[in-house]
This record gives sequence, C-alpha cells and structure tokens, in this order.
Amino acid sequence: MKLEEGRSKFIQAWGSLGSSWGISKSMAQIHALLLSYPEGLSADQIMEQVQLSRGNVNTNVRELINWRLVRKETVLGERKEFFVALHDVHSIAQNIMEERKRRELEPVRRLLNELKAAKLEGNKEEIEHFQSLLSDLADFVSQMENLTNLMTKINNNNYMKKLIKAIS
Amino acid sequence: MKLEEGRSKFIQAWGSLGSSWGISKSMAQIHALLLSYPEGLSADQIMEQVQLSRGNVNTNVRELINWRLVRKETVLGERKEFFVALHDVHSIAQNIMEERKRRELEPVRRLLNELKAAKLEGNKEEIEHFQSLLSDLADFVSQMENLTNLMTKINNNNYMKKLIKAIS
DNA sequence: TTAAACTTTCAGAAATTATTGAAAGTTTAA
DNA sequence: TTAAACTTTCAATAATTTCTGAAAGTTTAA
Repeated sequence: MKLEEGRSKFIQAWGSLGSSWGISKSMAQIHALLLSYPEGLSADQIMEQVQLSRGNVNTNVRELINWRLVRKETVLGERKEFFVALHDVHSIAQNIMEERKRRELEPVRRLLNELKAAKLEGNKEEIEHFQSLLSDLADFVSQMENLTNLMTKINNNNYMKKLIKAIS
Repeated sequence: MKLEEGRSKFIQAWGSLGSSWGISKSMAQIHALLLSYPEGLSADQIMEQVQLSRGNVNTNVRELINWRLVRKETVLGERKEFFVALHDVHSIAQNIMEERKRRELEPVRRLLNELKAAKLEGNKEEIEHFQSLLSDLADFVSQMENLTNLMTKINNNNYMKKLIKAIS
C-alpha cells in the first residue's frame, strides 16, 4: 500500500468518527491530515489534500487552534502560514477533554445549580424524585471532572498509568 | 418555580446538550423526561410532554432501549406499553460508555490494525512518522478502554471512588 | 504608495440529519 | 372473526449543519 493511500484511509475514517462525536467532518479530516505530517502544511496544501474550499479550511483550522490541537507556524522567508498539529497523543486527549469540560460540563453544572436552588412547587413525591435526580447528576459531573484530572495525572506519570491498569 | 417548569428546563437543556454529543435532540429530551419521572410513561404521554410526533417517539424510545437506558414496562390490565428510564446515574454512564466503546472505539481499532498491518511504500521518514502516529493512537485507545473499565469498578466500589478522588 | 500574496468573512447552496404523519402491521378482547 | 387499541414503518418534508467561493480585508515587499 502506498503511504498516500494509508493516509487517505486514515483521514476518511477520522472524518466519519468525528461526525459521530459532534465534530464536523472537515475539522476531523484536517486534523487527521495534520497529524499524519510531521511538519506543517499551508492552507493551499490542506485544500488540495482534503479537497475542501479555502473558506472551510480557514474556518476549521481556526477552530482546531481554539481547541489547542493545532498551531500556526511561520517559515523564514515565506509569506504564508503553516499549520502544525500537536503530535503528542496524551496532550491531544487532554486538550479535547478540557475543551469539552469547559463547553459542555460547565453548562450542565450551571443548569443543575439553578434548578437545585429553585424552590419547586407541586406533587411532593415527584419533586423528591426530581431533586434526587439533580443531585445524582451533580455528583456524576464532579466524578467526570475527577476522572479528567486523573487522566491528566496518568499522562504525566508512568507509574500512575501502571497503577490504573493494575486496578482496572 | 413549578415542578413542571423545572422539568421542562431540564428537558430543553438536556436536548441541546445531547446535540453537541452527537445524540439527537429528541432522543435526549425523551431521555430527560423519563429520567424525571419515577414511573413509566406511555408513548402518548411522551408525545404530549415533549411535543413530538408518534413516529419520532417510537423511533427514539426504541433507540434508548438499544442503549439500555430505558426499558418497556407493562401494567396489569393496560393495553399500552410504558417506558421507564434506568435511574441509577452510574449505570447510565456505564451503559453509555459501553455503547460508545462498541460503536466508536472498535471501528477505530479495526482501522488502526488494518493500517498497522499494511506494508507502506513511500518516503521513509514520513512512513515512520505515520506509523508512530498509528501506534500512539492504538495505545491511546487501549488506555481509554482501561479508563472505562476503571469507571465500572468505581461505580461498584465506594472505596475505589475515594481512592480516585484522593489521587486526582 | 501600490500591488501582489495571502487571510478572513459570510450569504447562499448543498448536504446531512431529524421529524412528521398517514398507512400498514400487530395484538387483544369480546 | 372483527374491530378497537395500540405499535411500527417509511416516504416526504423540514430543520439544521456544513461548505463554497467570491468579495472584502490585511500584510508585506518594493
């Protein structure tokens, strides 16, 4: 198999995986492409390799930068910008988890707090059930945050990684 | 605040949260509704409370059943079916993680294995980089699986939960 | 300056995904 | 049986999301 073919399979698959995780296909594909190159690529190179419009590439590369998965790089004597992926898998995972935590866990927490604070009127048993749901969910959100922190620790600590494997 | 209002806020918020995780809004809303009731609701009750068509309710309830988040219940002397949510937050999380593992992690693993097995032709350094990406990703997938298993353990073991919190 | 090289924006188009609702299917009670 | 009560299916439609590409904006070199 030609390297190009393998890369292309990887890009396609990553794109469809992204879709099912609520990440746009283009963004996931661009990410896969950049991951597969040790060095940075220019917007035009990305456009060509993934067959996307300039606007799309621009938007999604910017989004990848927001997620801290890609950074801009300038090359001496070159006018254009190059984009390089963060290549360390653990840092990638950590950045994605942190971003999702910020974007999704925090809104949930806000909602739960708001609802928990409200004095509810209505059927007593239903209220009790509803409030216990709210408090269970709040606990769960905290636990997810603990797990994210744990993951960060694991990434920086090989001993910890072995410990996890051992107790799992 | 009326209980109904709180419930409705919860349902709306859960719906939009679902969207950003690649779960259809209706499915997430129905799930939220069922979570908020201790007992089961009939298709008609769901249709009314979440304002969805019969077909949509039918499809998404079935999907929730596939995810093992909801089960059918029959009431003696009643012709229709009632749907009850799994109410234990930890079991919910576990079922979701297992389902996503099955649906998404496994296809990734298959792709990685396929690519790892292929003998690639092309620029040596690029191939090396690509292959090291593949192997990093494979390690990462395994680690995610370990983490899922760990979570299962945590759920069934309060001591473990405290341990996690302590080392996090 | 200015003009070429490059990046950004965003309205409209396209693609994808979700939803409806009516018709077909199934089950049950009488 | 049959007919009412209920569930399922799926083609058509709607809603949402993503993508395009041309125009506007910015930067740099000369």
